[in-house]
Formats: sequence, structure tokens, C-alpha cells
Amino acid sequence: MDSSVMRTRRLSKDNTYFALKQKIIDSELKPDQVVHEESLAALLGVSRTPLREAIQRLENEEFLVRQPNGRLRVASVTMEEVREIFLIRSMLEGYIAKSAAKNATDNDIQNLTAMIGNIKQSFQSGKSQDFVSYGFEFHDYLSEMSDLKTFVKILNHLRDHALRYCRFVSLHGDWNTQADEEHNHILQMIADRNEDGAEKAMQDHILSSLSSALERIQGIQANRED
Amino acid sequence: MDSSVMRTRRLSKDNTYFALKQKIIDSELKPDQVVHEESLAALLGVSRTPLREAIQRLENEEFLVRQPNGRLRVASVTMEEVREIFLIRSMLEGYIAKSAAKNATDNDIQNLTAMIGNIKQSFQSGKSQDFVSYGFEFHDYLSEMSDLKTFVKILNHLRDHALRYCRFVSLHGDWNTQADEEHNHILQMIADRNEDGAEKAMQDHILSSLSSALERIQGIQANRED
DNA sequence: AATTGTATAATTGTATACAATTATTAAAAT
DNA sequence: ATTTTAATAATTGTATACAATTATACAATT
Repeated sequence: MDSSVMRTRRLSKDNTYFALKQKIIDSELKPDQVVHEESLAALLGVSRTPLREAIQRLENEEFLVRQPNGRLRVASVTMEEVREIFLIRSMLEGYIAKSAAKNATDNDIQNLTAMIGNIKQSFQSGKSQDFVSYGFEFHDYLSEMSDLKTFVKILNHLRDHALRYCRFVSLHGDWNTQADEEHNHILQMIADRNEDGAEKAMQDHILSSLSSALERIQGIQANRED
Repeated sequence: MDSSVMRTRRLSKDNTYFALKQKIIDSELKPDQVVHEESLAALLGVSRTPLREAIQRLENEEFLVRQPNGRLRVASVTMEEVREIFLIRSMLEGYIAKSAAKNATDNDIQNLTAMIGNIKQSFQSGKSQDFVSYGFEFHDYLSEMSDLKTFVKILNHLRDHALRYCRFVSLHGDWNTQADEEHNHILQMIADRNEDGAEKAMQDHILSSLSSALERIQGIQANRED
């Protein structure tokens, strides 16, 4: 045996899956864009076999859609889908916050407090473009606390979509300070072990980010009227 | 052109995906069973390429899991996972029932009433082994009414898992008459256009089937103590 | 000019061959 | 007897070749 750290082998199909998904999330591959296997394979430096296996997974997650003629295109971004994704997230993350409030230890409260401080600091110090990822740290910690493994798995899928929408509409700025306030409120509820309060606070937090996203999308679509 | 009905071509990978998923749902491939690509390919009469693409999708849906050594096995059935799946379903289907109540036309009410009648009749006439599928018709109709496409897509994934659990514990009998009552109650709420009532009724309905499922699982696991 | 038909090219779907990894077996060493 | 080692077999991962399908270009027809 070589080591106690059994590092899982890095497979080409998995790398391809993550790389491709990231390009979609970052809008490097744009909504509705038609993509071809050969060029994707060249772009990612793999043969078609692992690429196609990655594509199957991304089709299953609806980042890619197969047209009736067999051609592949990047999934659209529609207001209705954004609305539903965020609605579902509000329900699932709400319940996670409730469970987190139930399970919270004093140590958890300390860690969460520190985390929020870091987020605020990194925002104020200017390098805030990745605030969404920072915010996800907070949510991830609550997920751990909740111990709801299946909730979290499904939520991660949804959040990848949500992240794509946020990137798409370049969500940032004042929404960030609002999110900070909302995080603080959630934390307060959890510190009080107020389960229903935490659930409600989280639901409101997600629905508030939904409103911001929808406003931006409407703005973008209004600008498209040339 | 040959016809106005543009029937999408039947691909081997898609057939394989559905066939394999069905075998898992029906416990023809049992929980925790290790499966090999070569034998699956032989069983399904395809080569490894379309089989592997089907496997990618089923891994993504967590019907199959890849072990650290690369071997494939059928996902376990755990009480905790069943609990979470049904909990999530109660939230999503609850909201669907709420939206259905909002959108309901008189024609919808008639159709739903007829549907419930059919379910009850087919149950009383003995051929009730497929009652779960019949019940899904009712739920599917509500999904259509709700017009929440993303909710429905996610729900279908979850319901395949739920169906597997129901098959696994051979859920039937008295739960069936109870489900009938609950369906009637949901329908009543929708007919009254009572949105919150419909949501609550659906949530209770799903959580009640969860209780039945969990009881059965506990029973099975108790019997395993030899 | 618009439409149809046909040949060609481009693209996706499947099978197979081979490479890389993991499991199994049995012999050798302690 | 137990452990180690090496050789073999079994299995998964990847690349490539070819088949089936779809798109494109262009001539022929109306």
C-alpha cells in the first residue's frame, strides 16, 4: 500500500463533466448555443467517449438538452424556470435551516459568526466578485449541521443552476449588503434555537435573491428590444 | 414527409436507460447488489457503449453508485433516505396541489372525480397490485394543472425513487383504502378552490404514505434478526 | 424565382479494440 | 500457518472505426 490517504483516481470523464458544467455555469457556453461533440472534445482535450458520458450526466441535470434532430444545445434561461428553482430552494433550504437550528451547538454558532464576518470583510475590501461562492459557504455549513444528506444532494444540483442564473445576470452590488443582513438574521434565529424562525428567515432570504434575479432578467430582456 | 406525427427515434441508450431503471425499481436488481457491465450488456442485449451512457444517467440519479474501486452497485434503501425523499415530495407536491387549486377549471374537477372512481373500482375488483401506478395518474393530472414544469421534472425523479421503495416493501392493502380517502379529500379542497387546504391535504397524504412505508421497512428489518 | 431531388458532407450512435486498473490465484518466503 | 510476491484473470476506462442519421450544397425541374 502506498499511503493512508486513498485519493480517488481522477477520471477523464469526471474531469470533463466538471469542466463542461463550469463552462455552462460561467456562460462561456451560452444559453441556447448549439454545441458539437467534436469541437467540445477538441476544446477539452479528450476523445468523444468520456465526453459523451459527461454529456449524459449534464443532460440528466438539464444543463444540456437534446433537440429532436439529435443536436445538442445549452439549456435556456427562462424566468419561469428561475422562479421555480428558487421556490424549491426556499422550501428545501428553509427546512435545512430549521433542522440546523434544532441541532446547533455553541461551537456551530461561533463558526457561523466568524464566517459571516469574513464574507462581509471580503466584500468591503473590494474583492467581492465571488460573493456568491462565499455566501454558499454559509449555506454549506448549515447543510452539514442539518444532517439531511438527500436534501443536500438535491439542493446542490439546484444550486448549480441558481449559480448559473446569478452569473448570467451578473448579480452583485447592493444585493450583497442585503444578503449580509439576511444571513445575520438567519444566524440570530439559529442562535436562539428558534426553528420556525430560522426556516422562515431562510425562505425569505432565498425569495429575496429570487426577486433580485428576476428584476435583472427583466432589465436584460427589456434592453434586448432593439 | 411521412406523417404529421414526428415520432422521435428510439435509441438504444435510451431504451437501455429505461429498462435498467425499471429493473432497479422492481428490485430485479436488488439494493446493494454489485453489477458488472459485461453481464448487464448481455442481459439487455446491447454493447457496452450505450449501456455505459445509461449508467451515467442512473448514477446521476443515484439509482447506481460507483464504489471507490470503480465497481458499480445498486443503491441501498435506507430509512433516512426514504424519509427525506418523502418529505421533499410532500413539500413539492403540496405546492403543486396549491397551484392546481388556483388553476382548476370545472372540467378538471370532473376529470379528477372520474379518475378517483376508476382507481377505487379497479381496487375493489381485485386487480389492485398496480394501485401505486393508478394513484400516480391522479398526481400527474394535478401536475399538469399546476403548470410548474420544473417542479414536475424534479418530482418525477423523486417519484421513481419513491416507487422503488413502495415496491421494495410491497406496500398495499389497507393503505390503499386510506389513500382513496385522502385523494377524495384533496379533490374536495381543489373543488372548493381552497389553495392552502389543498396544499395541506396533499402534504398529509404523502406523509401518511411515508408512515406506512417506514412501518413496513421496520417490520422487514425486525424480521431480519435471525 | 421557387421547389424538388440527389449527392456530399457533417454529425451523432454504436461496436469493438486496446489500455489501465483492480481482483484473484497460487507459489514462495517467513 | 501466515504473509508476501508474482502472475493471471477480470473489470473498468478510453480511443477509434464504422454505421446511421441529419444537414448542406447544388443541379434539375416546374
